[in-house]
Amino acid sequence: MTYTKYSISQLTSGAGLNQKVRVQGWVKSKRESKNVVFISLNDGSTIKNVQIVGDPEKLGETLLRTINSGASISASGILQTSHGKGQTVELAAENIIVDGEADPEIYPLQPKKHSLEFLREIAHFRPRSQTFGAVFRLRHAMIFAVHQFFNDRGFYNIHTPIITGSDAEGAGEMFRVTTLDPLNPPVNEAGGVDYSKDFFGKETNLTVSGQLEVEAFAQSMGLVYTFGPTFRAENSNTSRHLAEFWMIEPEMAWYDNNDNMDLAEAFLKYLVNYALDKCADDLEFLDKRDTQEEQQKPQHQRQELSLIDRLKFVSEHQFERITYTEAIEILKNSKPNKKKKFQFLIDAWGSDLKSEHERYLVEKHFKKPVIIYNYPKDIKAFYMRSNGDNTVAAMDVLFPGIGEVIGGSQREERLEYLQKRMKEMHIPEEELWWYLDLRKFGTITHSGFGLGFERLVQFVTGMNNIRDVIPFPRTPGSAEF
RNA sequence: UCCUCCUUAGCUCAGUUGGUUAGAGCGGCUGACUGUUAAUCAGUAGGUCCUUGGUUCGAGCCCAAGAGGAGGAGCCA
Repeated sequence: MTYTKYSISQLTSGAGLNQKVRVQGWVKSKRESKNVVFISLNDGSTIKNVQIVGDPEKLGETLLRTINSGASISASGILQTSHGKGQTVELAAENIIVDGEADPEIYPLQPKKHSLEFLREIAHFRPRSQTFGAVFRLRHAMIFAVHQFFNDRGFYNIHTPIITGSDAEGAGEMFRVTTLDPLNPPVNEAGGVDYSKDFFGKETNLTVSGQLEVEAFAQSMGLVYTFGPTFRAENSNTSRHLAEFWMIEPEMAWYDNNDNMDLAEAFLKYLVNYALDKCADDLEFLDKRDTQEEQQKPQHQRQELSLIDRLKFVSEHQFERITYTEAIEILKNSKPNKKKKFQFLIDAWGSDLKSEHERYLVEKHFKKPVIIYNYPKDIKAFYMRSNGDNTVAAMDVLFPGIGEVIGGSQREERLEYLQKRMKEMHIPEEELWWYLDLRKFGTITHSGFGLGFERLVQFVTGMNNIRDVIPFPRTPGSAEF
C-alpha cells in the first residue's frame, strides 16, 4: 500500500487522478453527517483547497473529533472525480493521521471572515488565511520576476552591505548598530561615547540604501542591481511606510536619465505581466476581495477599475512623462488649485509636490502612471546630475493609490560638480572619499533607481496597508514576532 | 511627530437623556438532519465594557491621564 505524495496545487491541476495519493495540510473546515464527512484541506501551495471525503464509521469518532479547523493532517486515499459540485476532484480517504491538533475553543483563526487588523495581531497564523496565502505567493512571484527580469538583461545581482559606516547616504534617520553596553559606554575625552571602542572601531548603522555601494559595481561590471533589506528609523505611521523594507536598486553604466526611465517602465510592466500570467488564481481571489472592499467605501472614493483591470491598464498603456516644470503648470491651472481645494496651493516653481498633487496628476488628470523628471536641484539628493540650469536629472514614477513607487536619477559623474554640490549640502568629503574616487578614475555616465518592493506588492495585490504585504512588519512601536 | 477617529463575548459590532440582570450576528460546544461547499435547523455556554484616577446616590455612557489600533498629513520607497 504505497501512496504518492502530492501538493494540493498538483492535485487540483490534474495530477494523481484515480491513483493512491497522500496530501498533507491544514484543515479549513469539516462538514459532518451520519454517512459522510467532508474536510476542506489547504497546504499553501495554492489558494484552492482539496476536498477529502470519508466514511465517519471507518474513520472513527475519536479521530474525527480531533480534525478541527487549523489541525494539521496527512490524508491518504484514492483521488477520484468529485461526486459533488464545486470541485473537479476529491480524495476518498482510506486513512487520516492527525499530525497536530488545534483546539477549536482557543485556536484564533476561525472559519469566518476576519479583519486585517486582527490578522496582523496573529501574524504567525495569518499566512494560513486565504488572503495572506495569496499575498505571499504573489510576493514570491514578484521576487522571482525581479531576478528573472534583470538576469535576462545581463544584470548582475550585487549584495551591498547591510551595516554601513557612512551616515551620508542621505535618506533619513538610521538605526545604530553597536555592541557597546548602553548603560556604561566608553567615554572619550570630549565626554561623548567613544565609538572607536565599538565593534567596528567607528559608529555604524543599518543601511538606508545600497545605491552608493552598487554604483561602484556599475562602474566595473556595467549593469547591476541590489535587492535587499533597508532600514529607516523615521517615525512614519502610514499605510505606505515600514521601518524595515526591501528595496531594489538597479544601477546602469552608460545610461542617461531617458534610458533610466525606459528601463523603469519596462521593469514595472514586466512585473505586472508576470503576476497576470503566473498568479491567475490568487489574483482572481484578490480581485474579488478588492471589489468587495471597494463596495464598502463611499462612491466618490472608489477606484474606477478592479484590481486585475488596474494591472492590465498599467501593462497596456504608456506611462505619461512630464517634467517637473510641466507638472507645476498643470497643477497651477488645475481646478482644485484655483478653487483652493488643495491643502497646499501651488503658486511658485521650486516647491516639492505633496501627496495630494501627485494623486491629482495620476488619478484625475492623466489617469495613468506618470513619470515626473527634471526636478529642482534644491529638493533632491546631492548625487543627482545637474542639468546646467537649476534642475537635476531625477525622475519619480507615480502609481495610482500608492504614490511614488520608483525614485531615481542620472548620477553626477563630473568630479568638480559633485564636490561643489557636496559642499553646498554640507556632506563631508572624507565620508565618501571612495565615492569621489569613482569620478576621479574612469568616470562614466550612469543612472539608477530605487523600487520600494512592498509598494509594488501593494499595487499588485491591491492591499491597502503595507503591513499586510510583508511577513512580519516592523513599524514604530511594533516589532512583535 | 501632528490632526481626527476607534477600543464592549473568541471575531465583527449594537448599546437611547448616566438608572435594575449589558445584547446581536458569526465562531465554539451539544443534538438533529443532509454528497456537503464559510452547509442547514434547534439548543447552550461565554463579559476585568482597554488601564488608572476623578465627577455622581449611581458610570459601558461624563471628565483627565496613559496604553493599543485605524485613517489622514509630514518624511520617503
